[in-house]
Amino acid sequence: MARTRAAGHAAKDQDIEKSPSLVDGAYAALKQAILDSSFAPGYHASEQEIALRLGMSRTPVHEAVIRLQEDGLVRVLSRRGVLICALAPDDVREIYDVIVAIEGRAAELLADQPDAGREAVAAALAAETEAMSQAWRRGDLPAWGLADARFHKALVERAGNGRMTRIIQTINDQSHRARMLTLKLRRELEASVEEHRAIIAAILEGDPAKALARVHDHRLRARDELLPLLDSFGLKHL
Amino acid sequence: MARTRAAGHAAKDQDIEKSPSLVDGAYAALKQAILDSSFAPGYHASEQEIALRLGMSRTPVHEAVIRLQEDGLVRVLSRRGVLICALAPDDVREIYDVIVAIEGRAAELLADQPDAGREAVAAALAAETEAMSQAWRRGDLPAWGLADARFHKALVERAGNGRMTRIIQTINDQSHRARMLTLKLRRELEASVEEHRAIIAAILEGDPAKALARVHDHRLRARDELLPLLDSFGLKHL
DNA sequence: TTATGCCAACATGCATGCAAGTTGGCATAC
DNA sequence: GTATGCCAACTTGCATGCATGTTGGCATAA
Repeated sequence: MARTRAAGHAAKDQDIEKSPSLVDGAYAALKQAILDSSFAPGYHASEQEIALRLGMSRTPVHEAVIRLQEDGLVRVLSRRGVLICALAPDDVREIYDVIVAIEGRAAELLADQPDAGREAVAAALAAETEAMSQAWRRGDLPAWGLADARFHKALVERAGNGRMTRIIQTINDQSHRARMLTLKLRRELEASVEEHRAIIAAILEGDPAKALARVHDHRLRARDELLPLLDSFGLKHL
Repeated sequence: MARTRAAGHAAKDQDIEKSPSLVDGAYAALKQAILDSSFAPGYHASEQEIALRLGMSRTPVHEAVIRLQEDGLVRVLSRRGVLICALAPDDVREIYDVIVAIEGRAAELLADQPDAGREAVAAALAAETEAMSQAWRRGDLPAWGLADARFHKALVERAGNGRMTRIIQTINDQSHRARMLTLKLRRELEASVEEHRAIIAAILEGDPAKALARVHDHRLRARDELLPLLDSFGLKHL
């Protein structure tokens, strides 16, 4: 998903379609497997074995693994196989700071647009927030999680900064398992909806400082609820 | 330079030393060549040729190029060679937003420490700022640039977030050429020193919001001076 | 029982060969 | 002179072989 295109470059130049390569396939398959815990963290795999399982030779697997390492999802131990990365509480702290930084700046940028732009953004974000609210009333946790993800994705993407989008994407992949795990444990779904509305309001008002502050509040509260939860679970890593 | 270690993971786990591989060598050499413009942007190289020049086979070069692509420094055109990425004004805009986001959050974190930590950070930052001031008085532009780089590097590194450090490092690599070019054109060196002092003061006061604001001011002013400069040079890319 | 050391199995690093896609230029037709 | 089409040269994608580093277990000795 969206990982087909190359890295840099602010769009614009003609998108040369990349024919699907085995490397891309391996990258996607491995990432998927890691995200849905088919490869549990701490698992010690070998490129040979992965290659066999995916029906290709070691080369494309090796290259895919390099990319996954760059993404922080695995670690290549020279001549000792690849290790699926676990997430320590300290990683979660780091990840939240990155999110706060990037989403905060995105919110500032969004609140700094002309009226028409702000209204369009606010409408899009409000739609996702409404979906969250409804999912909450239905008690539909997965739907709530998806709508929440869409809200935050839109928040960053609408800022129109490809690098920020990419950073958030990478960070989201890293923290995917944590989100899945904690979705079931969270009590503050209602608070999230309210905070989202506050963010939207600040954007609509065209008040960058307030938008930034509301994003900070939202993410830091969520983090401060999440970390003790992980601790109480005795999870030193996940 | 600090690119030897793997990606993720908040330090802590024992550092298994990686024996230097040809891939690492190729990565470092290529990056260096790109940063100092031995490979000019837009240059169309072939892996074969690079391999020959570095005295190794295509394989390690290919893998190094993958990493450079992940860093946004080159683009691999399938079966048509590798393209050294240029920087468009829009890229510069994106880059500054990322810097503002990350450095801003770093400054907040620094200002949120207990007294001792803040004072240590402030002292370190003040030392670099003093070096800038002296370099300015001597008219020593390169020294000014190095001290400025050290200031901003310390600002982020002292926040103790490996992911933020890595993001800034990547972004710095991407914008290296722009910095080198514009160092000669800048007039506002004195203003930078003053703004650095304001950032330090806010951190020392323990006022996160103010520290964030001062970083914003500093970077956005610099950006707004830089962009017209690039435009007036008629540089559509560099 | 415990400690030591050797070794076979195994993992990746790297080189190289072959397959397939892309390009630029030359020959040809008009 | 201009347009068309074909082909040779070139480039990467991928498979595979060999070299080398790592490991866990078994045999051996204390």
